[in-house]
Amino acid sequence: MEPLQSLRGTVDLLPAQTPFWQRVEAVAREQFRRAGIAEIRTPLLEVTELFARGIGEGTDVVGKEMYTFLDRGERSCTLRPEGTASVVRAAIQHGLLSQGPQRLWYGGPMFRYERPQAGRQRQFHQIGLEFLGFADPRSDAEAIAIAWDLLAELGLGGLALELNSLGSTDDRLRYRSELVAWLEGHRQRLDPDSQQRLSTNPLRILDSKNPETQALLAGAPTLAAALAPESLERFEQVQQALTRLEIPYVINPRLVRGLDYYGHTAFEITSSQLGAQATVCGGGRYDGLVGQLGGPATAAVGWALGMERLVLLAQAAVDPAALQAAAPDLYVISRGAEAEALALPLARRARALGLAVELDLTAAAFGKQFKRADRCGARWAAVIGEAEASEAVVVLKDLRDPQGADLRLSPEALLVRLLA
RNA sequence: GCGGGCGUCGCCAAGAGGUUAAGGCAGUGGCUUGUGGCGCCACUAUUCGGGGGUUCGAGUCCCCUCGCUCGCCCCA
Repeated sequence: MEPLQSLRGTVDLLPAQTPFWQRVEAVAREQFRRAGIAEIRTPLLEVTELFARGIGEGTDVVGKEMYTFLDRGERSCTLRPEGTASVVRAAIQHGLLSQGPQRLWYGGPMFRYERPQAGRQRQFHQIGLEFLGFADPRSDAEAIAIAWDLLAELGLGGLALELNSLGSTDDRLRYRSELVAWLEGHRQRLDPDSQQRLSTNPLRILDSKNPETQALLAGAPTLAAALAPESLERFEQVQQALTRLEIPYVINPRLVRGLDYYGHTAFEITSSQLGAQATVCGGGRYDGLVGQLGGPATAAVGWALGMERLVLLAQAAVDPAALQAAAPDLYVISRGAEAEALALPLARRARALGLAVELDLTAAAFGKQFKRADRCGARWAAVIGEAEASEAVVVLKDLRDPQGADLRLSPEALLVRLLA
């Protein structure tokens, strides 16, 4: 029979990797706790319409990357490709917004049918933050600061914050027609992808990687010039707040988000160490989304971090020795029926007292069991053989001190000693 | 969806048309059924991702296919 394999673009995280994930998750949780941000957990599966309406029909994510299928009740369902739409849906559905502004975070798997690549999987994981009901420019800065500090706490270097303003909906519509009109006049100089996007998502042409397209864009009308004075003023305030927070940033006038719901502030945090998929964190303001999904008009800002990319960086930055699964305190060696019968409850009692205990279940020769005790890095070995079993005692051996004398103790005395 | 690279044991890895496919790590058993970290011995790929072809002969050459990987696209 052919061995079964995990689906393309999905990966198993083996015991050697999970400590890095746990570290990243622990740091994130702590940052959120300090900032008074509550966790929300939403289903992985949603009605397809949520994403079609929330993210935008014209986006690549919705157009060609979703895992969509009909369930047994003929409903069109989709494995979530991102988290924001679900969080907003849940907030509306449960009336969270009528209880005042919400600071929420979420984490978990997302699904996008794409060609796997460094830092990109079909099932990937994000940690995200959503501030619902916050319009002040300081909320943009605070959201960014939380992401920035989280990354700093992980000890990651080589990060850069890029910032832009997409302006209001009106600004964008106005700019969009200006840009399209201008580009139509130079259509033949555009790369094929960009020609395509001229009709589907023209703003995305701005961050095309094609050098000739970029050269052409140097003469094109800019988004910044199309912003209304109020939009510019708002962008200025966000920048001032970041400056006060001493968070370095660079303005990238070509930075555009791929999801339709973003407006005004858009940002990315990128790493120079990640290859082509350099964005570790991306986000921005989405004041229109809640209303678009049927909720009350609500200002909002948020971001998402890519866990795979973060872990890639964390693995390079964190000392693996510090993350090794803790070695057991006690390794229990036993041989012979009576001894084995004593060893089993001894291990459990020690665990109940908070000790990390590994019980050797092999019934192998003492030499083998000792070898394993040593290998696993345990501090102590408890040895029960036939002689000990008949006297109901246990030999306690300090594995770090080969010369030290072994102690013969009752199980109770042994536990007391280990806890001392 | 489109390009490039790669595919030999659980992991790393020799092998460049010619008898039985090195080695290291890990694993298992033994030397040693009562004491470990060292050492020694043994075992662990009828087979080189899969299929077809060329050849007297293929892991080594060709074709197809699958998988992995990097990039484009897209995004976190």
